[in-house]
Amino acid sequence: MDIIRRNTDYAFRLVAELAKNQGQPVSVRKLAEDNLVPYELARKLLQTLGRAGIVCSVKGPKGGYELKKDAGDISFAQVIEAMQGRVRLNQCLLSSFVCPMKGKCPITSHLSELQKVIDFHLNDKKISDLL
Amino acid sequence: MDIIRRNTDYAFRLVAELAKNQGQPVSVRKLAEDNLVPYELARKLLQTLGRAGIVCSVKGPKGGYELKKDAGDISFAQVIEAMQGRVRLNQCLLSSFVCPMKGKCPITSHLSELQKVIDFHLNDKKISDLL
DNA sequence: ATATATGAGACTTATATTGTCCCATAAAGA
DNA sequence: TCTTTATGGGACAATATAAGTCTCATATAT
Repeated sequence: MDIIRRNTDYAFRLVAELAKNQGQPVSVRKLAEDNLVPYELARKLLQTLGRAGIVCSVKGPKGGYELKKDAGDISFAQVIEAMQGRVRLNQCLLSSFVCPMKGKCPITSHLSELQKVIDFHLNDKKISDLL
Repeated sequence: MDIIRRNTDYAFRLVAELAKNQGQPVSVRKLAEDNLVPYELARKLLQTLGRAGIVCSVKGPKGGYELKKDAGDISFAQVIEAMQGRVRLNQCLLSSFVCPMKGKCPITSHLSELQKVIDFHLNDKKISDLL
């Protein structure tokens, strides 16, 4: 199993393509074809990215999608979070989940450092780095 | 979704418990009860850990499981790999998978550094750190 | 012998992920 | 204004993965 899921990978391709075409909307059909993403799925993924404030759409002929902000202001973490939620080592590290092993769990405390490293790295990388 | 899956978490609990009881086998029944792991599942998980060379078993009454090597020689990475395979950011980073986007994939090369950090961290942590 | 353990594989169930379909809405252009 | 080309969005279907259970076999202490 991959940490970055297939749909998230698709999303990166789509966002990277939009970054290359800043200023002009690109239709889902073209985005999908050029990046080997099933068309109907690409539509859904872009809608999800839209709700996350990463892309926006222009309707009608000559419409399509474009980035909503500068590629330098979109981190890997933002794209990942929009598509699949935050990357976390385990449930105990990042949510209000109350673990039945609380207090005698051997591992969670030993994972928090790695969790921080992952977060830092994903927040640090920007879509502009892909250009 | 968690990077470390539930069964892997269970495995850590079981292995940590065995580390506390070095020298004397502990039965699956006790391991399962004390660590909130379903009994039949615990049996399967321990068998998997056995195949990976992390634990070994003693059959018959007074039998059970014990660590096959020193807790200091068992890394988090080994336990994780035994249970769910290697932790990887995406398919392209750690396998012979031939990606259809090869050559124009925007992201894989930007993830390899983080992959290395994760690998280092998980290899560095040992079961003995849990005691 | 018997009771208590593990070995191993088939099987079922649960859950998550991926992908498709359909109908509605918006806008450009003839 | 009608038609075509777009996206909005929800329901649904298909697939894959993970978790958990069951059954029977084998080993060993007493």
